[in-house]
Amino acid sequence: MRHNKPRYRQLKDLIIGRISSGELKPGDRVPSENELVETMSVSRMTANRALRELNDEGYVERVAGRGTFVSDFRSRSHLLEVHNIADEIAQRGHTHAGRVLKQSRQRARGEIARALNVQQGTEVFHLLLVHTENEMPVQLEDRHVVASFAPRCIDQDFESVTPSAYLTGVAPLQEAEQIVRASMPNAAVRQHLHMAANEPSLVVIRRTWSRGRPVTFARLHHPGSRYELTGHYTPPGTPRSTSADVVQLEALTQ
Amino acid sequence: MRHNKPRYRQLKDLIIGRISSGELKPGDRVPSENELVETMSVSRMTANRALRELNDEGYVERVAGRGTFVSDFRSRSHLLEVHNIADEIAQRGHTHAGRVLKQSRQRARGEIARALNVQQGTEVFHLLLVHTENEMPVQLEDRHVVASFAPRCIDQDFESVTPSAYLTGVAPLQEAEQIVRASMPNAAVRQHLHMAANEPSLVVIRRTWSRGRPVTFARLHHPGSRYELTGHYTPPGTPRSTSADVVQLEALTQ
DNA sequence: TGGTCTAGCCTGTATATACAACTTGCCGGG
DNA sequence: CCCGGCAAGTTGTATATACAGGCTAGACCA
Repeated sequence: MRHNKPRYRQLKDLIIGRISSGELKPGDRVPSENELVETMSVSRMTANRALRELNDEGYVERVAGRGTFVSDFRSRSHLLEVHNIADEIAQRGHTHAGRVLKQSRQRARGEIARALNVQQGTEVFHLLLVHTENEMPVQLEDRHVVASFAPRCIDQDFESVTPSAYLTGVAPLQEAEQIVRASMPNAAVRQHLHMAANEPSLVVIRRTWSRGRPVTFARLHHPGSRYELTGHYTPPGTPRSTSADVVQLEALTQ
Repeated sequence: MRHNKPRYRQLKDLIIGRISSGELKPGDRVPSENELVETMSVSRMTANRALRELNDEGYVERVAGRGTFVSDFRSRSHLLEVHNIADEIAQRGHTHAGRVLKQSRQRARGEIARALNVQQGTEVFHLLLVHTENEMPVQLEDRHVVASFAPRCIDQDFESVTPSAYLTGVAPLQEAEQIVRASMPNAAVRQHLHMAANEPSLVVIRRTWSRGRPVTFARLHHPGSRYELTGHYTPPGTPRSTSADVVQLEALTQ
């Protein structure tokens, strides 16, 4: 008799399911180890393993003495390496602003329908906005969102809450795909981003999934001279180098 | 008496230490749970937790019935999101070739010394090579390596083994930093990569650390029209979408 | 009323024990 | 000589138990 899945795995899947379905929202309390012992008929060590691994994977946060709580999407998104530009700018101590150029309801056609894996003609929202850092444009966000995931998208004020932040609130991210390219911008992009004549743009194309289906498809254009992607990786449990070593390089001019 | 660290943590650090120091090499057998029980005076569950977490973190691989073995650097580097261009090309079923343009011994100056965090005048190797995919150049690799980490670097044949693969063999990666930019290439870069007049390049600047010290500093130039970075993330334990969904986007023309 | 302190819950860790399933090598029977 | 099968070692999982330490609400005392 094969056990399809070990019990700690079943517990994890159960809780991930409740989070994905929206039954458990960020900040909500997850059943404690002892509650799982009683309701699920497992030993405490098994419940502990399930919750501990969910913690390691970023789904929940645990506080000794208080309990286990569903993670804020904010803190989970770093796992997805999907950064919210507003946070990124704020972290540098600069001021972010977003200006909405377009916010309309459309029917998906051609490449948009294919990218979002929906039927031609399915309702989607189209957003176009410019993000500025200290008044200087740094990103042109051209985004399509499947309407059924975010019915209120058309009323939303995206100048105060970025689309990225809004979306992580309404649809828990489960999967992300990202493509990075260097290309010459067309005239419209160049103008929106105040780019010089011969300046290339760094384009990030991103799709995210929730509940197994694509939610949004975004093209993020950045001026090559004012924006770069940075990543730093340390394996868990390794003493990391001093931050001075890291910062140093950022001043290099290439 | 405060326990500085829990025992499973001490075990993990002990084994990570043996791997970092080179005492345990890829493929070597790590002490089994029962051996750790006897030599380290811990219970089997504690040894199990240590080895299981090392497995989750990619340090070792475990096979029921056989034992626990140090991971190949190859399989660990995906954790670092550091890709070897030769593998990347091979995975697409194309043929890779590398041509060495320069392979010399130098003394580190200015920005190179700063990036590698060494004294001015420290001995480094300078490598310059072009990587081609099906005879078409796709990457110009401009790399500096701290000589003390790779004394034989000057004799190495980098047309058969890429510098990246060679380095992961001699110095276990512990940390990586990456910056991605779009910029206009200078004449030399443009010529080496057979780029069109107005074509931007995608530049990846990468530093890696081993044993707490920077090992190498590389600038990787790619033609914007023939190269892009892709990333796909699925949280552990989530059923991932069909690969068809993923591949689809790669054909988009933007 | 206000401050203190404890009981009760929570997570974090550690141990001893048990059984299942997998792998390998060895031994013995054909 | 070959092959089957068993024994020993390994990982994977599950349980019961124990103690330490963090947190909070409510009881209790001044």
